[in-house]
Amino acid sequence: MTAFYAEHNKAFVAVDCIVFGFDEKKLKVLLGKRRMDPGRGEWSLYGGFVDENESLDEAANRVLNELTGLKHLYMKQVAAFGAIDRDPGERVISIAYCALINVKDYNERLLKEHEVEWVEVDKIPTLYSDHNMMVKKALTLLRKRINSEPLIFNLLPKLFTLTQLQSVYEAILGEVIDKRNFRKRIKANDMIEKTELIDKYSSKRGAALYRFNKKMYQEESSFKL
Amino acid sequence: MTAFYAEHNKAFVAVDCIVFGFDEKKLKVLLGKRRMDPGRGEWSLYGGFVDENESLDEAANRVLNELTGLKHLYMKQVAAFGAIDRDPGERVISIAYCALINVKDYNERLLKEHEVEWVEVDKIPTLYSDHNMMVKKALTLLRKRINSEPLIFNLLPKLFTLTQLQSVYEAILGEVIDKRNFRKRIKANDMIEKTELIDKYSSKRGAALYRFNKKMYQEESSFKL
DNA sequence: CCAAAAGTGTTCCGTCTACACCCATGG
DNA sequence: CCATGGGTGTAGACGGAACACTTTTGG
Repeated sequence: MTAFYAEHNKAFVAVDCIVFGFDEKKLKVLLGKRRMDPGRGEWSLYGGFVDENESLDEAANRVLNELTGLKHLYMKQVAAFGAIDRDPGERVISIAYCALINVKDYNERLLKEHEVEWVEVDKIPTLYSDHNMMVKKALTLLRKRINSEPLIFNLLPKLFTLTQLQSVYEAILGEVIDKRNFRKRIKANDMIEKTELIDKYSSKRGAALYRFNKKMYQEESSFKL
Repeated sequence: MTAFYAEHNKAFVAVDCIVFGFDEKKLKVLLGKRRMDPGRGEWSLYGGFVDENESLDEAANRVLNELTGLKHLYMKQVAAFGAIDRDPGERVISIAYCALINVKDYNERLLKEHEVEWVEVDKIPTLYSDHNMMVKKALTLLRKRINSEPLIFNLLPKLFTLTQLQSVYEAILGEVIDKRNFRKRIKANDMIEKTELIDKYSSKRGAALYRFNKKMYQEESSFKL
């Protein structure tokens, strides 16, 4: 079915990470300037090569951990990119991975060390190679999945107010939605539980804190926002 | 951001094709027995290595053309597979591609030459390596997209009856649906046009033939079944 | 006392679903 | 003349969208 190995060429295989975070009511992506050739100085996603003793997913996890200091992040493969000249130096196939993190969890020292910063999704500059396409595709996927997968909670602390949840939702979709309708939908979802705790930072009156019941999701395994 | 090339390993990069067709009221996949080691004799998808002078998409198109003799097929990337030992011989990263073809268009001689055959999607045997995962993922994608992308027409001739269209739809989703409701939805879709032609093969009375207006889709670029 | 965010229901409209019978024709 | 697949409408249920005012309290 497939021809023999020896007749064929090998290529470098890399992963590139689109790391989304939510802060100041905006959806943001981690971007940095390349510190190596080719493309030194250009804005770029953070990535790395896939090692011989790790799978693609493991490589993406390792690279994300290097970058953020965090483990067990929400992470999904976006797509493989393999245009012939996507890397000007060598033939490199890159697998794009999308990750969602709670900005408050990040290790600020590591971000400085890696010279990356949070950039609002609608202020993304021209990026190295095909990285703009990667971000675009990741964002499209995110928008498609937000209503049927509980991914939104990865962008928030464990306890959150409904106003925060709605802000994230609006930031991802890029449109404002009705508060009463949104809350009606939340109430219809068993997995989003009201706690007895009150958040006093965001308002004078105080807002109820909610949490996502992950165990209930693992049992039901269907989610609807 | 990324380390230097020389410190890293290269891998073989391949494409594997999940080719769907529709025949005898069933959704089918092209499968064959591997004619090479490792895995000789095991059921497998058809695939090939990515050459140094072609992109991933080009490689998938070339491999599909080798297999079917057809060009410009509907084709979408499914995902990249990169478990360490997914190929027992060498480190091989494989990008799975899903294609949809009209079974009547195929070149039967080529299929025999490649020793592949059409297998019903719910009778798929255990396949080589991670190929069962590839098929499963492709099928999941197909089901998700069928209502928002005009992909179903790729499984039918240019002219088709509504009963045929409904059969394909049911075969993909794996459930029977109501004829009147289905036809109501079709009528609500401008891009599916009734022609003056009558098909006399499928029934004594004869059934109106319809076609999909591709140009209208390219202008509107939103599709709803 | 007032600014700022939290919280709360109802009505309307369009969409989806369930459901059964007549039609045309070739053999 | 009858078996086979083609073709058609309506009523009820349901879900999504629009819409505005009251509450609480820190400063």
